[in-house]
Amino acid sequence: MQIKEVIESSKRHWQTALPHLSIDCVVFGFDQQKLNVLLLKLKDNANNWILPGGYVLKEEALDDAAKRILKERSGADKIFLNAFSVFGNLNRSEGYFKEYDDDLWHKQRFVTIGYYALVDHTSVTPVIDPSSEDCRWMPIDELPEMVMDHKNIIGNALATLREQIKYKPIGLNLLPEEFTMPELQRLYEAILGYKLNRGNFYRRITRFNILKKLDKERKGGAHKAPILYSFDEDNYQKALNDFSW
Amino acid sequence: MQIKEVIESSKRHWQTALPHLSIDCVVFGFDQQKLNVLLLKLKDNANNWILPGGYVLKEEALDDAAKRILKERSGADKIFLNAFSVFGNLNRSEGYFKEYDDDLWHKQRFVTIGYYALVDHTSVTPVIDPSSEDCRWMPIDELPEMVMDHKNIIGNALATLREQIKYKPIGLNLLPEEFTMPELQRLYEAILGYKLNRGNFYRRITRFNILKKLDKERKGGAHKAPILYSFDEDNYQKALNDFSW
DNA sequence: TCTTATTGCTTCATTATGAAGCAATGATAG
DNA sequence: CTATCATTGCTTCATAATGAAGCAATAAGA
Repeated sequence: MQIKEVIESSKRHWQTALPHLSIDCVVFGFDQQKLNVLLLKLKDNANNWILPGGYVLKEEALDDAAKRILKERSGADKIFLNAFSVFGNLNRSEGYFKEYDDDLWHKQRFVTIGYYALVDHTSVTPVIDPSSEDCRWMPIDELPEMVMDHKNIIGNALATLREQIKYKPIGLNLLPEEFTMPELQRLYEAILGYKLNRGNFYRRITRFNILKKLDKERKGGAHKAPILYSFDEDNYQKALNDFSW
Repeated sequence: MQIKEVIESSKRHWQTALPHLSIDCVVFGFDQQKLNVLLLKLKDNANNWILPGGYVLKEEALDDAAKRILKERSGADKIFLNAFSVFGNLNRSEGYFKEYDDDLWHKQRFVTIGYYALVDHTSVTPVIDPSSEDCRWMPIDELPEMVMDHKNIIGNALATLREQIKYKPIGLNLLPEEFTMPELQRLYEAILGYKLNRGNFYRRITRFNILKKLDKERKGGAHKAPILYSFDEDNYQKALNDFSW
């Protein structure tokens, strides 16, 4: 079974994009509970999910390509994007298009640039494009079956994020404008995959000096109202660039 | 002036390699004093130096390509290699081949994968291949004029190395089998670009537990003979993989 | 044999971290 | 309208890591 849309897009790609090079985006979002990634399911691809991805136009910078791809999928515009690795093994896509002719674009040997993106989960609306059947957030600890090495790419992105979080602040792009200390802690725990001591987290984050305490609280919860914070973006950037030994 | 060799190699590359994709290697070596990179000068390229680089064969994994390229240049075989970034801006090579026809391989738009390599300076003999005029070690703080964005690539590689060194051991690939504590410290200082306190360095490295103290000293120096060490490779690997918050 | 620079390793003060706890608070149940 | 409860803000205490400095040992050269 050869799907007409796939063949059509193949023709388009050969004319407009750099061959053998693709981009896959691991989009992280946080929903107060868990760390999620944005996944989609192609119409022709049984039960397997894929990362949002695409190709690099012949006259397009890599970062621009990644931004474009993400905007198409998520509608989101101002997104924190970072190329974290390259996946260049052979036969990455072997088997997935075996019913098609050899000159099918998607059947070529591809080197994929892995980007990860950090987005505020609440400001993204997953977009289901014509060739997709579904597009949604999936928690990183319950990933579905995925195509090719996409699960590995996610694992790699997560590992990168976990390294970052050790010595750099995180959250600016993952949390809404205003948030509470427990929310920030839950984000850290979701990324790291384990619980942190509350008092020590409070002390450490406070000393980082990246938070502005707002003069209001989040009322309506079941218990004591937590104080709202926002990031001090100047100090946040400074902390991103600092390092010490 | 169009150089025949360049045109010949262009034809070869179109047949054998993935178009639009190249690899550049930042090879770091340490010579007891300074951190160096391996650079070469092409015959046709005036006074500009370049990073050793090459192309990815159509049926070749990325890491294999990088290994092959490095082996050709340095003769070295067992080398620590790591892809650290991708450089995909437009017009990276603009101007360098402007006298050639547009179908010249080297004139295409290239996305470059940046690898950095750590080698024992003493075990590498720079190889001057037919298209090169020179190939040598250059100290990172006195780099010559370089082609395209190659200086930026080196800066990027160095930044990556400096991040690594903060929380992971380094030296296994940069130092000879046996070395002294002051030598290791000088390596750290060369990478970081500033001096470290001697006693604290000693204490920290010792606590890392990655060194085996050998039962001999380096005699012949001008002063007290320093003890020789080698790396405990098991613990070294463990330290590479560990992390904590 | 005395001087010198260097090395191995320790000491002391300061700071960061892990573990635990106390008082305040806001919603809810009685 | 008060008692209960989980949660929060923030602190305390013990322990570990770090920065700065110093002391004794030592190999080479004067």
